[in-house]
Amino acid sequence: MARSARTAPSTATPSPNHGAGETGTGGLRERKKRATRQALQQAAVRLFRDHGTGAVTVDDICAHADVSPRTFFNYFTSKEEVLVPWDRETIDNTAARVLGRPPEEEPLEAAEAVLGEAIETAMNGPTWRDQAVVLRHHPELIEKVVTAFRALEAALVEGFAQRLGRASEDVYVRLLAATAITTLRVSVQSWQDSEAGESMRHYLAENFERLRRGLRPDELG
Amino acid sequence: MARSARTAPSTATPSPNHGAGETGTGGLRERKKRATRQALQQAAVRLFRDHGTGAVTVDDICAHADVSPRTFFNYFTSKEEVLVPWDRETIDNTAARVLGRPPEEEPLEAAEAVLGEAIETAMNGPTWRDQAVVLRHHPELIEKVVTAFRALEAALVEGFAQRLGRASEDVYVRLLAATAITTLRVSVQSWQDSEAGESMRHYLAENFERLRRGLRPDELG
DNA sequence: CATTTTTATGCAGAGACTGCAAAAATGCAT
DNA sequence: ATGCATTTTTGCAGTCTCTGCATAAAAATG
Repeated sequence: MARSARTAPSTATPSPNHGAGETGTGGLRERKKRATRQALQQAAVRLFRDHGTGAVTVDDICAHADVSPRTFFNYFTSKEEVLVPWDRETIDNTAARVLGRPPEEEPLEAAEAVLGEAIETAMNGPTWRDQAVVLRHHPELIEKVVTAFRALEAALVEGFAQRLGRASEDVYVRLLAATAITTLRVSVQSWQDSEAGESMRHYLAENFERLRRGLRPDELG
Repeated sequence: MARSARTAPSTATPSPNHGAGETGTGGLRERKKRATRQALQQAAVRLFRDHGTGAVTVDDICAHADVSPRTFFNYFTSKEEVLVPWDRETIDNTAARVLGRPPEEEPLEAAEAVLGEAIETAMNGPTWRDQAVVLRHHPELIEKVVTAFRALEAALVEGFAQRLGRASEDVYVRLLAATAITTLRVSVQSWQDSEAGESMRHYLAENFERLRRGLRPDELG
């Protein structure tokens, strides 16, 4: 008798690939949930890519995924959420990963490492390529996706607050987490615009280095 | 025969206070537009503050502002946009202000100065106090407002690209602008949480100083 | 196979937002 | 003042997102 919704799946985001690609884990139920979620995501991303985003309705997505329109909202809280490249699992792990970094690491280095892992996990997802295309063709959508970044930011705050022995409301902790997430966003954006000439990690490393140097100009490219 | 909307006001955001508080500038039309906009904003912010945001409909707002519901969307593109503390005028000026800063200033200093001006202008607006209350009681709304920050960010990118003689797509320029905006957001948030114990500029200065120091811990409070 | 728990679905409805065209208000020149 | 042009307001119809609720379908369990 949990106080949560009676209708929604108990775990809207089954872990598709936490440690490795454990595709066939869990019972039938879990497998079907993963399948449904992925079907919705793939249908949505493909439709977005082909027809633009405004032109695609939730009903369209569900039709292509062979799922009831009502069910869509059991998996995603909004139409655009299908574009979020990570799930609750990843986010929940983030705080722990921050704690797990070597103690001698500077905060920015730890942040870079953790976010680097997160984004690489996302890039290994089955829909990343199309997602990237969609976001490149429809930059307005980045706004919507950024909301999801906020959840990651909160996780970072949690992790660094503990790691540094400070409160979650600590200004430095907040600034650190927010800046790190912003750096991730800028890196992803630049990487996308550059037609994948350099690796994602390259941009990430370069930008974190800029942060370490106090954002002074002309130090790097 | 401009190709723009036939229905919307030509200038949805008349400049309420560009240089000084020029309340009575322009013809009757301009004055009425300002009045309508402000009426909507005040009604909305007050209702949000008293009843929460989800409980207030656009129709409610319009009823209190004595304006047709349809008209609301001539002034704001979404229900939450009434909470944005600056108008198009401010944003358009931003790029120019970046160019206007003394040439010897470091980028971060210029950014701090420009954003400091922007936020102070916003704080002088008639609805700032209530807006702050609303955002404190309903942190979810910060998400929606952040979208507006993105417009400021774009303006910063423009300004710094020119100031530094780089392209708008330059990675450093992007990172600089994005980080500056993020710092503004964190500063505002911390300032709000602290029940106005310190001045806004204090938080802003402190956080920009942290950036200059490469976000190393323990350097400041 | 009966029971319990979880998920999928259908239905109705609230509410945000848009396009369109008529009406009202304002600006302007005579 | 009066007539004409421009801009803003409004009403209306309609689309679409998203939610609550009740029920059917599915699957885990014993």
